[in-house]
Amino acid sequence: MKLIYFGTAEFAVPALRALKDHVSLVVTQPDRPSGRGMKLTPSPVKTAAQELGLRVETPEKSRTPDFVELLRAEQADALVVAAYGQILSQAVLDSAKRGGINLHGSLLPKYRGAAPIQRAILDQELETGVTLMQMDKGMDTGDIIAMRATPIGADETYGELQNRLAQIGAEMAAEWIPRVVAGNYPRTPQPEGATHAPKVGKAEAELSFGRPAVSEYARFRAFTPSPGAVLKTNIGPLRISKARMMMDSPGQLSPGTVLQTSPNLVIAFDGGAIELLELQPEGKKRMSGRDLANGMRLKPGMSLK
RNA sequence: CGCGGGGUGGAGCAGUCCGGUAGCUCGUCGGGCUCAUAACCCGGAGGUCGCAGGUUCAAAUCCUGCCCCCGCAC
Repeated sequence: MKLIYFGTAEFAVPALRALKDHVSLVVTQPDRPSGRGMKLTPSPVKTAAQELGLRVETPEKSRTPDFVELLRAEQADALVVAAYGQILSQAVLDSAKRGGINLHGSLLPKYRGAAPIQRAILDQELETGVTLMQMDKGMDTGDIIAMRATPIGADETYGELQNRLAQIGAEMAAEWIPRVVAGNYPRTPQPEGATHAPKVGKAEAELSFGRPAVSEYARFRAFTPSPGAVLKTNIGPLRISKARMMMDSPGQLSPGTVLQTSPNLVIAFDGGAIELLELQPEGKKRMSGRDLANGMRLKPGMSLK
C-alpha cells in the first residue's frame, strides 16, 4: 500500500501518524510568514512529517501540470486528504489509483467547507463527527465511505473538539484505508440537507455584551484557543482564554456589568453571566480575571461596556 | 529593518514626563470578630525596581548598550 498524504492543519496530524508506514510523500501548504516579525512558519503537518522522516512537497498550487506529473510518477494507491486547504483538481485526484479519500470534521452533508468544527460549536450543535469520503470535484460533496459521530461537550472548546475528532479520524483512516486500497469499500451518495461552514472571520470572534450569554459562551468555545475570542471593553480588548457559563441567574443587571471580582471575575451578558477565568489584555501576559480586577481596580457594579 | 505595549515584594498594577521616604488591590503568615464565610478588623514578613555601564551629592525615575515577555498586522 502506497499513499500520498495531503494535509496542513493540526486536524490532519494524527491520521498522518497512523498511516506513516505507508506514506511515500506528504503534500502540505508552503511555509507562511506568521507571528511577530513575520517569521516563516511550517504547517503542523510539515513539522510532523519531518519528524517522521517523510518526504515533503509544498507546492504553491497543486494543480500545475508539473506537480500532477510528480504525483502520477509516485503511482500511489490513494491520496489521503485532511484539512489541506486547497481544492484538488480532477487531474490531481486522478493521479492515484483510488483517487482522493478525504477525512472531514463533520457529519456530512452538514458543514461542508473550511470550518466545520468551529461552526458546529458556534451553532450550539449537540453532536458532530468525522466523515471519510471519496472526493469528487465539488467541495466536500463526495460519496460517504464511513462516518462516526460524537457528542459535543457543553464546555468543549474548538481545540479540544478538534483533537478528539482528529483522533477519531486517525482511527477511521487506519481501519478503512487498507480496505479502500483493496477496492473493497462502500460508497453512499450524500443525502439531502447539506449545510455550509465557511471560513470563520475575525469579526465573528468578537464577543458582545448585548447578545445572549449562551451564544457568546458558544462563540468563546468556537474560537478557543485559536484565533481567540476577544471582548472589547472600556479598558481595552481582552482576549479570553478560559471562561465558564454561570448557571445561577444573575437577575436583570445590564449587560457589561461586573457582577463579581472574587473569587473570579464575572460579567453580565444578555440574560446570563460568564465567568472570565483567564484572559489577556493587549500587550500583556495572560492572567486570571481576578488579577485583572486587582490591577484595573474593578469593583462589582462597574461597567466594562 | 512591518507597527506598538511592557519587565517595580508571590500575582496584577501605580509611581518614570518634573531625580530626593517603595505606593495600591490581592495573596501569604499571625491574631481578632462570626453559627459561618470568598465578608470585616488588627498586626507582620517579603522588593538587587530585567541586566550592564554612564551622569549626579542623590537614579525605579535622566543617557547609552544588551536580554526577555506580549499585542496588532500577516
